[in-house]
Amino acid sequence: MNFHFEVLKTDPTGARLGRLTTPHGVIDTPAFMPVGTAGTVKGLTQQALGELGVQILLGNTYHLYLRPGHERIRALGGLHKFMSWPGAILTDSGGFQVFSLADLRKISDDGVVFRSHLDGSEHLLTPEKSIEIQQALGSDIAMVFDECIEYPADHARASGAMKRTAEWARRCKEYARAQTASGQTNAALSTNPGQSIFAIVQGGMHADLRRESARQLVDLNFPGYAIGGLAVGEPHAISTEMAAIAAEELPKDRPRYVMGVGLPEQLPDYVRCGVDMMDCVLPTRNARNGCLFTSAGRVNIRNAIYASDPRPLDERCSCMVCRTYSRAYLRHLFQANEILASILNSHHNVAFFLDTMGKIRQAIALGELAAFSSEFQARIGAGES
RNA sequence: GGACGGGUGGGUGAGUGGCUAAAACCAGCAGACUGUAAAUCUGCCGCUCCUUGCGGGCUACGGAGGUUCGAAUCCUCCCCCGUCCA
Repeated sequence: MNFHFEVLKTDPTGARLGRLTTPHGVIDTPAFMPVGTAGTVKGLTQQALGELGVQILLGNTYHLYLRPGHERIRALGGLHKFMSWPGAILTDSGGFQVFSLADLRKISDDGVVFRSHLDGSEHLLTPEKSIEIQQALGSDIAMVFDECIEYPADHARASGAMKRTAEWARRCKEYARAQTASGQTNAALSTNPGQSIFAIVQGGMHADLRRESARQLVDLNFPGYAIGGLAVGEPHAISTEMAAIAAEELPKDRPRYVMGVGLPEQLPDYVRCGVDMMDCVLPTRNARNGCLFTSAGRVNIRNAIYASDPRPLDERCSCMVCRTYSRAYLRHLFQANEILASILNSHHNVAFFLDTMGKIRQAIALGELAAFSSEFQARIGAGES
């Protein structure tokens, strides 16, 4: 299977129903991608991910490069084989670590010098190095190395990062092209010859820069485009505004991916911007911190009111956790610091995000996305459980 | 019967004259978490009053007295607990 994207339906809101084909399977879009930074979606086995219907998940260049090392993963046949995951994988480039490890790095036009968060050692990540690592990992979709900036960032700063991101995107694409043309066998370069590379729109919260960024990247002709640098502290309305502006500039026949979003109630908003893919650590991280997403809003399972509550976590959820366990039990596990708390909470939260995306797809198919969104968001926003 | 050691807020446990409503940790209560340096982080955690403030009052370091301007801290007696010796 080679990379292929097909828009099956576009509804009046701009939302798209689609189908993304990768070397490791077909992905129904709009899709939610659980984050598995270090070769694991924390708290969930690959078998569980499969049973939950996960079609694509994320891995991280920076983390896997540091540990266990991309050459080791290459030698073991690539990330799919290494982690025994038959589905699709998208790898982030390390660009987000430019943002999240701000205290541990130095940026130049060449690339970024990181001090490892594991042992303090220095490492240079460049666009070329990032692609080299992602080729070794053999993800189905690699991301260009980008500069993700903080919020707020003034026009000059956002512009600088946007230009650097465009230049780095060009270098990523050129590196991959040169590798392919080099005559070396594919296996020596990449554990996944069918890998595609997506570019990343930046530009901070400045509409003109978002448009300019998108146009620059479209000129470079990538098979898919991400919109990055969102959900970094700005109001949600600004976030969707930026996503919509960028999406307008992107080709209709290529997948659009908003990186790092979002809350369940925010997902329909991005979809209505014409976004096809999203990822977020919220379901797994919050699960480990006792914050559970339900059809009636967020539940902090630590709260004393659940101590004797025999009801399932979410009466409208049909996941294994909600079919099997009570709130009282989930609270007990969390309070007792039991490993199973993280496992069950993660299972439910990921199931809830996937289920939400499934409902969104169904609503698009039925032409009812607007109605679904307002009902869904009102119910979740009520926060009653 | 004797010799030591010890009794501190829900727990463990610092503190040996004022900066102490009393460290720290745990437990408890609540909040946060958006391309994962996160099974993490933050706040509260004696009672009470109000014009909610680096605010007032009360109670508190086994018990009762005492010394002192001032005591969880020093003295006396008593009550418990532990170890050892008879």
